[in-house]
Amino acid sequence: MHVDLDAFFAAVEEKNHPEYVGKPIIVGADPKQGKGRGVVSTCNYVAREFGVRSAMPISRAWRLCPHGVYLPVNYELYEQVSTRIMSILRKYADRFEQVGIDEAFLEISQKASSFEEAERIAREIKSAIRDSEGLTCSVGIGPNKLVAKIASDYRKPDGLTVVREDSMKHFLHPLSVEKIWGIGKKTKERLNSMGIRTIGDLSSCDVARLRKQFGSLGEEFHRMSQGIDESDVLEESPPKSFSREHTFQEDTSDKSQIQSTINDLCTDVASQVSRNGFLFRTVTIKIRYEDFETHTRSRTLPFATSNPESLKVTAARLFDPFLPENKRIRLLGVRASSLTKKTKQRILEI
DNA sequence: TCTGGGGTCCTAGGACCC
DNA sequence: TCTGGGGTCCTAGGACCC
Repeated sequence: MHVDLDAFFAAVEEKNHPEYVGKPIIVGADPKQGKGRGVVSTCNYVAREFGVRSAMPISRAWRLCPHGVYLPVNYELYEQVSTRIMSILRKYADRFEQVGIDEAFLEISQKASSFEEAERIAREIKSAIRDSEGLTCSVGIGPNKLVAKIASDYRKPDGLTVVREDSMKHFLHPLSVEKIWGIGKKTKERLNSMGIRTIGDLSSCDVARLRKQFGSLGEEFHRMSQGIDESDVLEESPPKSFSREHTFQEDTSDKSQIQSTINDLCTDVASQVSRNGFLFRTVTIKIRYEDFETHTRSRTLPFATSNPESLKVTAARLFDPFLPENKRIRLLGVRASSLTKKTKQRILEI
């Protein structure tokens, strides 16, 4: 089973502000009368009627819907609501896998002996979330994660879609290839140019042709187009990296602003690493110029540390050759990876 | 249209080791 | 003189997800 909370950020805001009900709500960057930088994080269904979508530039949303209610992202609040909902969902699952803040997979093969039983559980989950938080979700039930996820997306909001093994092909074949997890804008375009538009087209395509174009990923696409997915519902796995990045309100070449931003990013990342009890070895910096040209540079240290000074020194060295350009800078980022769990005692190697 | 922020995974090439 | 084969680690970029 896949459970997806409907327009989650916007729905939480709507719940907390009854005066917004019925109005278009757009959660994301500050629109600044159409001059704002950044994107729409989530919008409610009223806003969608105006053509507003997630990930759309906020300036475009402003043009489409100037009278909408624009709100900043209140991540702490959504996190609290999410935590409560996830603990409800967990109770219904043999195994549970949270995906992001607003989605989860539930392995329910033991708790439900049939698809009818699964559907009953889904209805119970939907009313539990409605009763406790006043929010709706869309649920998909299928023979595997792939099909369940596509099914939850099939009817929204407040949907419930059950796809049994015998109707899987019927369900999948007419859908756009983009519905398959891992096929985004670029891959969709490449597939379209090969004459492949629907999942049905993909399934009838020769595997060798897909292999030639996409390598082993092509074989995986072909398997998924048949509804084949062996992946397990996995409980939480440890993080692989911590990062922070910042896009300036206005592109800048001001040295002191750049320096203090790098410093702040490093301080934040180092404290995140420590707070979570990790040490890092690899430092990656990211820089994006005004023309959107983007570079990353990384360096792996011979030792693991959580010292913010080590991060700052390494990051400064990596940034150095990118700073004196005559181009202005749009974004700076810092990432720490190659993480190891900090142990109580570390052995000093001589 | 003018493009956030926090992540994961994959690929390809190169260095290096046995 | 013209160069194997297997493996690991590192780096840069890109696609994708929420």
